[in-house]
Amino acid sequence: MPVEIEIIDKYLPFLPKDLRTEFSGYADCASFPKGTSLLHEGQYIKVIPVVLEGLVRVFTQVEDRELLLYYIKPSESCVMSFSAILNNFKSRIFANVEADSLILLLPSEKLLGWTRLYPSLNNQFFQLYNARYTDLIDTIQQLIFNRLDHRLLSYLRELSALRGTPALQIRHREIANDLGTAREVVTRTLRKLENEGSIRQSERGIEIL
Amino acid sequence: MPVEIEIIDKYLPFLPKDLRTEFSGYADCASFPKGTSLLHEGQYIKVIPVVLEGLVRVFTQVEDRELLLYYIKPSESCVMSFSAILNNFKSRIFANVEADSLILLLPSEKLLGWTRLYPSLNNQFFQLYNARYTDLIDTIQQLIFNRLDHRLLSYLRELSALRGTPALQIRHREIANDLGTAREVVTRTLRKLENEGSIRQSERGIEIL
DNA sequence: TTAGGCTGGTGACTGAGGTCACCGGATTCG
DNA sequence: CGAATCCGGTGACCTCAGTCACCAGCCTAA
Repeated sequence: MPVEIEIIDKYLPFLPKDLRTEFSGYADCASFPKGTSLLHEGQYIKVIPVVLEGLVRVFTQVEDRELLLYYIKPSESCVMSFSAILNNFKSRIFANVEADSLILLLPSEKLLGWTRLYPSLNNQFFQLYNARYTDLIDTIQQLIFNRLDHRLLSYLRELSALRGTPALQIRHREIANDLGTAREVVTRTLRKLENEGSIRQSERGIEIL
Repeated sequence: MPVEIEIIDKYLPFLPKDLRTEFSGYADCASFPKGTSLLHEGQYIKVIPVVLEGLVRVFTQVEDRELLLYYIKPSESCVMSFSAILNNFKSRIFANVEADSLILLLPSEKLLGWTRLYPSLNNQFFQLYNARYTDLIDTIQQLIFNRLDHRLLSYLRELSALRGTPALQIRHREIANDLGTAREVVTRTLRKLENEGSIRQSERGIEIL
């Protein structure tokens, strides 16, 4: 039995008891350090990851520019992996471990059967698709609305909420990567936001006001 | 029995026979002329549309600018409606009938039960989410890649395939709307594409070369 | 017949943001 | 210790595309 049932019970208590038992029989569980690549474009998928602890960053890449799409938070899975097993599609996106993470790995060949047998699991995946779908529409709306300063501000807000800290320690370089823009532009826009009184930059990091 | 079983058999033959019978007992079927609004932002949803014939245009709007997200083609449904019944969400997008359409209307309170009973229906919706999801990522990639000429060209290609005609009769105004830009910009970019030899504009319409 | 709408077409201007080159300060590594 | 990095910061420049103003051709309804 590769995974202790206690771990599954602890992190996924909302799943039916017998499904958790199934998980513990067939799933695998592993720790990944920050920076690990979980999913790269064009990859065929054999396991479906479920984040138990930590954070996974999902992004897309075109030429050498990246764009953060969303995060996978604890107890969530990756819909792109799921969709990849549905029709043996190659992935079009990337996923990296953002903070050291504990991740449950479900064998893809079992998962489809489980969604049939356990409506609540099935529902989880629908809800997840749903959430991602609206995330993407959000991103799209921000991209047409353009205004980098707005995008940057809501990016900072989300990150601050996610990390649970008001003062963000983060490189301009990294922000630029997430927003798909250049480092200098981020520096300039941050200064602009600071002049407008939306944020404050100090040695403690970036604070949202 | 509101819908003739023959209609359902004709358009949705890939569904199990008994599900088709269920549909004919509870669903409704109606024709909508071009331009009808099927879904507007903030609406609560009571029926799930399935396009049988015609075409539905799904778009988002921010302030007074629109952006085409994708089309709903025959035998497809609207994932946003589906997701709306999942958690009683208000819709964030719009759907308009693009060409006169025959549409099946499934009562949302029956649909969830059907997805439980009929795995193939369940699968249809997953596939659909999937397709839309990749559509959106596609759109996002095009938006970062920016280059309006590329976006315009692939827009024209898709539309040409969809209408099954090489010469597109379409107003610059309409293209601008779909791409979320201004009419003059479309005119200019079309001219640029023509100069580059990618398209030809004649009285017959826009032809892709 | 004429006025008012729509169509495409164009030039001039502007602004956001991407790019380049470079700087000084801090940190790290050999 | 000195060299190499990495960081934020800045100015100059350029390009794309959004905006404005205006024009001419066409069709239609009064």
